[in-house]
Amino acid sequence: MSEPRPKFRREPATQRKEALIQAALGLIAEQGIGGATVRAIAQRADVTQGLIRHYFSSKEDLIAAAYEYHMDRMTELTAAPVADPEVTARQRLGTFVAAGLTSPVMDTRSVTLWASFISSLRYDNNMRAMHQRTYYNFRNRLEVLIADALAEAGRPASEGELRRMAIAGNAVIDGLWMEGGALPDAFETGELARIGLQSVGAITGLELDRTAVEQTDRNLPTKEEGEP
Amino acid sequence: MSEPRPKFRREPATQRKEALIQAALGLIAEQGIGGATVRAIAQRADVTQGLIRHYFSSKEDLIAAAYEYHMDRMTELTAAPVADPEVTARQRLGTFVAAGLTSPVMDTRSVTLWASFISSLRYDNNMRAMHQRTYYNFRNRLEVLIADALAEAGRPASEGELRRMAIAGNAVIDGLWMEGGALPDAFETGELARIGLQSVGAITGLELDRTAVEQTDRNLPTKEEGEP
DNA sequence: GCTGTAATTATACACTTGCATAATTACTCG
DNA sequence: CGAGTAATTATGCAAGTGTATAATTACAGC
Repeated sequence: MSEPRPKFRREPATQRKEALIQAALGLIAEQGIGGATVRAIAQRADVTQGLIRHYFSSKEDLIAAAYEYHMDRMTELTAAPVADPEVTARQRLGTFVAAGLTSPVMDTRSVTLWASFISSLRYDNNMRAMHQRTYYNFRNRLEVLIADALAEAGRPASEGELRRMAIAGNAVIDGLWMEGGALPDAFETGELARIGLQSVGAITGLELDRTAVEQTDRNLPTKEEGEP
Repeated sequence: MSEPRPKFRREPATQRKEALIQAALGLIAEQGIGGATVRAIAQRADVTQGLIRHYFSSKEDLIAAAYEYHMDRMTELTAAPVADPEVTARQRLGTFVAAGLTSPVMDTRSVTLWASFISSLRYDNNMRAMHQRTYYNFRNRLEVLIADALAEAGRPASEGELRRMAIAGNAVIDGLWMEGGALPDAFETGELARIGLQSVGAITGLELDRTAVEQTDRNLPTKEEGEP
């Protein structure tokens, strides 16, 4: 009668793993960590639940992999626009700051995801180790950019000063990123990126305002709203 | 024979509610949102699970109440040391910043709790409304302090500038607070408070360094560790 | 084409979840 | 002291949880 259509397809391991990770991330973002049940993840990845255990030793394992995936992708997205070596060190720093405070890095989904993972730091050593890694990865990149920009301006900074500036700059970016993701309607388009540039500028003593906003200011939803 | 010892005690409603909230907060902090089951909460509050439904219309309701409780208590703890009107506006600002970056406001438990709640912003309107309220509550307090300090220094700022400074200052505090709570061993005692003062100082153009650290520098665990 | 093997599905299980409902019990007020 | 009432406990339930195990089935290599 009808040709015997295969009931399922065998996919390469990396592809299946990624599909499962994406499904988990989507569910966590939309419904919180509690929404990411094995059955829901499997359904969203178009697969039966048994397969999860075939690729990950446990559900916890899958969640950890998803966290790593998400965080690495975010630092990568922030750092990518900085690749161009033709450009001033000051401009590279500005681009980095602005990229971290603009879509797609700064959005509700990313912030929600990140918060879900942070909340497990207290009781999950694996997650804590991963957080530490991704945190230093981001901060060290920022520190290098600051060091270069300061050297370029003829005012090289000491190790301690660099550390302090990197910690503070990272905090501003993180804080603004969170606020923008948590309350997307509370700020005008590009406002947080501008504030980020001014603030990191003030902290480092560099003029960053007019370096990079224009390049990354597009593709944010156009919303403005006064606060109560 | 033995005197008939009562099998339970009737407690005032507010007390029982608070006990349940505390139990929920403890569980969320220690085991994440998933650890806060009705049974676990009840057990921790020395009560049977039915009582939860007697005081809260649902578990979700209790969790929301716990969030409100926690956030209000944290802003209160940050704002309390500022009450003294004898003191310079600049000093009050410094005290505020330092208090938010010192124990007990800045600690792993608080950060973990906060993250658990933030992660539900995407799908829970109630939580989102509450987050908005607590966010503006904190930021507006900061804005007033900045405005006063600037006026005192003879450099009053425009509405727009104040808004920007408050957003940025709030971001620094939040960002440092988070980092300190997430990786408590990565910073020296008082380091983050110092960085916070310098940063908010740089953002507002005020000298805050030597204003308030000494007063709030105590009671942090003494740990230092270099980063990888 | 056949076959071995690993990917995938199917099924089952023991346990936990939030909530509803009924049965107790402590305390208040007369 | 005796009853009424609301706080509290006790019990039950249907649905959902993660995981283990067995049964299928697609596909690569001969």
